[in-house]
Amino acid sequence: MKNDVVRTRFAPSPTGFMHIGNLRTALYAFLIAKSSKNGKFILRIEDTDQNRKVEGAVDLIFKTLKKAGINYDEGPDVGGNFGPYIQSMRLEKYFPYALELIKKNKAYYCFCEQKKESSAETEVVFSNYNRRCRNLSKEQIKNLLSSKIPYCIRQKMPLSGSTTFDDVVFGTICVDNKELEDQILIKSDGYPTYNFANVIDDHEMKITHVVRGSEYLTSTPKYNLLYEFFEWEIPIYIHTGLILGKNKDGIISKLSKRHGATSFEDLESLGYLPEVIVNYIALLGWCPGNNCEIFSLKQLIDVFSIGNLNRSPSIFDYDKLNWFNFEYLKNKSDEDFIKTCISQFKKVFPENFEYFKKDKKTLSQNSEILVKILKPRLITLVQIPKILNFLKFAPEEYDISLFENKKSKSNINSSIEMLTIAIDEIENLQMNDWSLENIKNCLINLAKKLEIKNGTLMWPIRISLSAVEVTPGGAPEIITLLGKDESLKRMKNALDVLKNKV
RNA sequence: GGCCCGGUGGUCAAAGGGUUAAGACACCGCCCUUUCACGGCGGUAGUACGAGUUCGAAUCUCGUCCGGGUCACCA
Repeated sequence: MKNDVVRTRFAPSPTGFMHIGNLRTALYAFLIAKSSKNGKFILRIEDTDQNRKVEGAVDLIFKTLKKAGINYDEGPDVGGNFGPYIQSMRLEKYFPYALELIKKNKAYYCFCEQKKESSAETEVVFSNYNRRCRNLSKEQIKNLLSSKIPYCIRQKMPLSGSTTFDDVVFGTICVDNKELEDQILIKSDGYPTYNFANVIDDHEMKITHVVRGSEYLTSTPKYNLLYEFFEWEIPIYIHTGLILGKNKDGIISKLSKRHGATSFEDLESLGYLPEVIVNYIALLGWCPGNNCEIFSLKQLIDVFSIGNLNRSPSIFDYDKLNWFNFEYLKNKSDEDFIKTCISQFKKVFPENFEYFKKDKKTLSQNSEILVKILKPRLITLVQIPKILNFLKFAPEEYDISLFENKKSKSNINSSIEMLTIAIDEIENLQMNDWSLENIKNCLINLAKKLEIKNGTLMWPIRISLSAVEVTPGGAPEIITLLGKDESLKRMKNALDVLKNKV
């Protein structure tokens, strides 16, 4: 084993969404493979539950992993030497193994009916805990088989003793065999259970490191027993702490819908960047040796080590995720920033809004302003329409009290005075002087000339343009973005309203 | 409830017998400032509890308490 190439796998079942706990497991498995020499990362689809088929779910898995940058060396859509990589396509492989176990007296046919839910009667009669099919005679089995009674195949657990296994993260774990149920290997529909197919496929695909969430810790002895029965080499187990969520009552449990978004897709639709999601979840249960927090996937491969994996469960924290998204957005080049936001901008600006100059590479003046006002405050992409909404619609009415502001020494009368002068000043600006710099200088010089605080002049202008207390950017930025006509229109309108009030 | 695992500030976490117990997010304050932010500086807050081992314990042992996971013909 030591000289072998590391082979890890991610084995999701196609549920129609990618739970971030699963995604993190995929990430860790990927990192373990990729941070080793020539390591291979494999994708295998575990779709042995016929009743839970979801249309398009497999494609979603491909798509999500691609977006996250978690590329696999072998998988359904990329091929490999150990295929097929979809369990429903390898059905014929499992049954012979089950028969082998029956021959070795490590498994048995079970003819009990499926346990019905909450029916006291069936509980008693058919509960598998009495293991009534465990010791049927050959004659009985033969008869039952020929009478076509549906059956499943169960693993025959030792009734005494204990099973011990080693986990890289959790250490040595020992469970009494009497705790282990005679779990089903082959269902009555002929499909293998996850518990069985998983072990078979991991062996056939030569998986060296099994990476999964710690919810599998208690069932690992059962898998270990299977490996022993087959006399196969047991893989290295790496169980990771769970991701938990905290709901409003403060109750903590496995991250689920009631905590808000739980899937990669949910998070993305909330405006979080794929690379942010990856970066954040990497740090939920794993820590680099140093104080760095921002990691690209490539950097993660470089610094990842199994030893820094954490046992204890961690709670998913939106505050921290927000910070990551903010940082990533802020650190983008201006051009990338605009490109990333463009689908949101389209909800605010008209079709012909120009984001780039004619060379299609250099940002337009308006884009430069958007970068300037959005970068320092944008947390998620979906905030954009709301933040920029005031640009789209001219104010229909004003809350007069907004013009009063102590800190900038602004009140109704000063606002009337300032707007009157400012309108005059802006009107005299030539259109070829229409740049943020010129407009800003114009206003600041005006304030200087009047011997007043910048705020006394800027405050009423900004309010007249937006009619809201808080805006991204100040008066000069908003004027530049709105253009001369629209700005003057809004300022004049506000001036009229104010005069009528006095 | 049985079994398994975990427990460092509100959250993520470093420290694996010796440090004033790092750092980040969040929160609070101050500065900057044309609003809100950004940025800069500073602050509040933690080893669940009790024994034991040791010159010395967040770190090792035991007990208690708390939290989570698991007990399907789901994966």
